[in-house]
Amino acid sequence: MTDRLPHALRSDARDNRELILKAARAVFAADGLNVPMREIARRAGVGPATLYRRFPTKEMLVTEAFAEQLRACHSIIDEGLAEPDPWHGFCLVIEKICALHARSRGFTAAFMSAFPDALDFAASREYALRSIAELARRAKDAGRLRPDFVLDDLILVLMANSGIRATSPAAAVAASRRFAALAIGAFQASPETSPLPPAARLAPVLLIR
Amino acid sequence: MTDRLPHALRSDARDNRELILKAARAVFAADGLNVPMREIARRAGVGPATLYRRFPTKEMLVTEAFAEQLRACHSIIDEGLAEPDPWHGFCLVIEKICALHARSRGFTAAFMSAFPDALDFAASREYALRSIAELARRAKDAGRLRPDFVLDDLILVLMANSGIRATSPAAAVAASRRFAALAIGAFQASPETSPLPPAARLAPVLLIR
DNA sequence: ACGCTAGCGGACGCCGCCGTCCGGTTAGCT
DNA sequence: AGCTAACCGGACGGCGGCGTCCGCTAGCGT
Repeated sequence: MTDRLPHALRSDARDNRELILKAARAVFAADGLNVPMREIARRAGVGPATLYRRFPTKEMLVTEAFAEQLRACHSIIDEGLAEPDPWHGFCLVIEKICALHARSRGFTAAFMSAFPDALDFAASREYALRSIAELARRAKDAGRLRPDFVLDDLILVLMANSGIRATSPAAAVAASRRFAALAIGAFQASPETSPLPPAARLAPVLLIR
Repeated sequence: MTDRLPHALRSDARDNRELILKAARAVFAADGLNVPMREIARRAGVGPATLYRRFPTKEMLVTEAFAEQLRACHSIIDEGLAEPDPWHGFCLVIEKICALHARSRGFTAAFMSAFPDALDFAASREYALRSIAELARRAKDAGRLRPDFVLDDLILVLMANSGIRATSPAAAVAASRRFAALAIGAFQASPETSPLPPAARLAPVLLIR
């Protein structure tokens, strides 16, 4: 990943860095991205200066914190692509990605955000979307995915999924699972589907305050 | 409505009150509820003190500002109930309510009782949900709505709809329209629907099932 | 063991929002 | 016209988040 080494960190610095990332992951998952930097420092048991020293901007922190989830995202998509039945693969991707996003609130925001320069995220999102487009094409060819599906519909579903809130994380995950099932039902090709209204372009939007 | 009159306002006070409500409606619709009170005062061309004098708490302002939309909401539901074909009425309600919510970002938050105790809103939401439950029951009996639909699914769709963000309001409305159409497709009874995962309880104040 | 320097965190100044007070203004009544 | 009370908005103190500086601590190389 970011293995540029101007010269390696000292041991305590590396420990603190991990503490910060751990705290950030927890709090971003629970409360989204709009948490004060100081709150993360507090939970990490670290002074504000240390946090700012390691991650001068919140964007960098977010990028690092969600690197793992981003990899999980790619795994899910690769799994879907590897599936012999493309429709099955497509469904799997939707289900798993919805679950992933439901589990951590901030991830969707990070994934959807047009960070001015989150090089990793932008590229990753691009790759993910491109892969899913390929999967969708195959599922359409197999006659299982409705022909008027467009990639923006997936973005739509992910955004919508991020709108789901519940009292407990468990309830949110459950709700998200049902939502994914409904979405899959809506995307399934069927003789009785009526035509859809035109799709709207959903350019990346800044969700981070 | 709130026609208690301790003793009527002076003309200039009444004018300012209207200016404030107008500004609040505009800014709440555009930016959601998380705008500084001062920003509303600024846009209304009024001092902060005047704003606080008329609406001591933001909740009061929100309630007043969205009273009209709340009435629109009821009209939509009554229209849906009046429709002879219950499935058609059900679709109409989903489409129109999604559009209404897409047009003003803050309304969904207010409707979902993001605020602790908005007495009017709670009662209104209760009525709305009860009515829609009745409509759903009829649509199920007509064999058009899938039998495993529950009221929480509607909440789910409304929450999801509120997650949709776009660069322009127009794009958001368009996206919301397409989303509503997809949701309707997902709710439609069909021989080939597969069973859904269990529903999750979403709203804390849902007294009816 | 010792020095050197990377690293630490408390403290600081800045800014924007909050809710309130008070001296000046103006609508409305006679 | 003139009085009075309702009303106005600028100004104020408080609070919390922001990003940075600096004197002290402790890891690491010899």
